[in-house]
Amino acid sequence: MATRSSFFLTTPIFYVNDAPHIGHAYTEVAADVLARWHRQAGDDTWLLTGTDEHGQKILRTATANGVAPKEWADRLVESAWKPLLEQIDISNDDFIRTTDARHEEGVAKFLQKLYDDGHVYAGEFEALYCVGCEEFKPKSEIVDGTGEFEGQKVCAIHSKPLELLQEKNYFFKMSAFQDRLLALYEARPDFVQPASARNEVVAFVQQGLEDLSISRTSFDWGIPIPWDESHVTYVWFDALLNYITAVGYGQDEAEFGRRWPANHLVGKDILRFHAVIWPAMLMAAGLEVPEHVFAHGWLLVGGEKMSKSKLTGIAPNEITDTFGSDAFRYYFMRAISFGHDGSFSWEDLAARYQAELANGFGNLASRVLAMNRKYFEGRVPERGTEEPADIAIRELAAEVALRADASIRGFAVHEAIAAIWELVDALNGYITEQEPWALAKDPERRARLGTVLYTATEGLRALAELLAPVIPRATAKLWTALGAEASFGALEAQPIREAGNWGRLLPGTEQGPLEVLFPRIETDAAGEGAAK
RNA sequence: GGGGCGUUAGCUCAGUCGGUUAGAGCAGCGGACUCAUAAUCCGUCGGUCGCGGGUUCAAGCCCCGCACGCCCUACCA
Repeated sequence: MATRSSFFLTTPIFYVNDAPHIGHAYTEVAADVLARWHRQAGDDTWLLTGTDEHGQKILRTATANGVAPKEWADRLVESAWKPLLEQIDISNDDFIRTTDARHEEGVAKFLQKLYDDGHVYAGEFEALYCVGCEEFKPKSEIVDGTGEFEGQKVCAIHSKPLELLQEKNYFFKMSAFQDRLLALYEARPDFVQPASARNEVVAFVQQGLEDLSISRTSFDWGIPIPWDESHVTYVWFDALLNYITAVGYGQDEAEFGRRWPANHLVGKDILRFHAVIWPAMLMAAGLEVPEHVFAHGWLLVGGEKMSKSKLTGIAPNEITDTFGSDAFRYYFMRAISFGHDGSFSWEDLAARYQAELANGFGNLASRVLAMNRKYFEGRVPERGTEEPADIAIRELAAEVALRADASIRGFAVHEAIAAIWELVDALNGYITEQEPWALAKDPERRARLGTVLYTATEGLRALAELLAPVIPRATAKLWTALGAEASFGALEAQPIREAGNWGRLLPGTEQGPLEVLFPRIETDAAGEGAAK
């Protein structure tokens, strides 16, 4: 039997009708960095993402565009969502669509089980309905009327009075799980992370849970309720189930047992669905609850939540076209404390690109390889006796590798990168202090020159391995240039938890040319972006 | 109304269990160096830790109150 530990990570599935923006990309990148790290560490990793395609809104836009909803979804998946993943180098292992047969069958099985076990009952759903919107309105879109509608409740969009209507719905007895949920949060304090998110969830559940309406009859674009096909499944109930239908629920028990339970990465706006409703659903079905639910923060632009309507919405390609996908990935993972809201600005992006990627890491690779070329005919230098400065670098590499791994296990991506960057900075300082260019002028200090450059080159090797999950393109180029590809094979196959082990590069190995990893970008490029 | 989170240097943020002169990066200023992407390295300037009380030998951290900001208060995916 395999003893590798399983790491199953999910992102929310995209609602196909949305336009991709950097908020979607941010979640995907975070998930991808975590997944790549675990995969490179040898964990049995599975990264799942996909699309949510049912619901009235999609039916409407499809109809408005004169096509069937499935065809509409097909188009959006191919033209918008899969390209987004490619644009930022997401290494997902699967892509599930809620219109996949495996999903629809799994949802039907799950519903039937809950129904058979008595967790679902038929009831009356009563709510305020807007004729203009042709739908029941959530509280957030109901306001007090003014003028002629004084004293009445009106629709926030149409400002017309709402009607109190009733509809037969099936309900999930979520209220029955209140105590078990509270016990879960109590027993596993890190079930919901970070702690601020956990507090919100606990407070919410303590207020008391109501049962959840899980079916609709007013439209038919959804998964039919198995025992009553005049109803379709409520979209959220449908969507959440993707996390198990994608890994064999009800179809492939071996695969399901291997993957489940998952770690869920979500935006804090959809935390409740994942930390309350979803675990309750799983409990009802007799399945294990997720391992962790981690809520990340929002991207703030000018101090406000990014939004299309305020013209602060940014498409990922606006950034990747200028700075590249590695820079996109690095910037959002490094600059934002994962789990908190974070400020985005073009100025900060451009500054960090230049200072950290170009001048810090890129230039480090460039100067070390240039000296190997100049002083050692483009080969890995011969290593001599170590001096304290060399030992300090070796020990730092081992230490940051350890710390970075611990941070990643705790979802602290920013912390992991900060730790690794200590090695980047230390290597730049080390080279300046050791002055290999001065050693090169004295034939008697040839052995020392070799040790210094070997140490610096090994440092690059460790950095390539440690940064591969974050900036896969640049590190792949570096890996090849180091001559490591020829010796050890693909970078992604290097065990990341051993990246700090010293002395792997073999002296004499031929190295290759290295193109500039992060070319300098004219400062007005950032200004141009900001003006868009 | 009830609840959560936040407020630390010009900017973006760390700050663990209360424990020495509150830290980093960027920006600014001064210097060193030349292997490198005019890059790197060193030094330096910079803070009433939102405000007011309290507990304590000791508070950025704990308690109370206040101000400001963001968020949650169930079916928008």
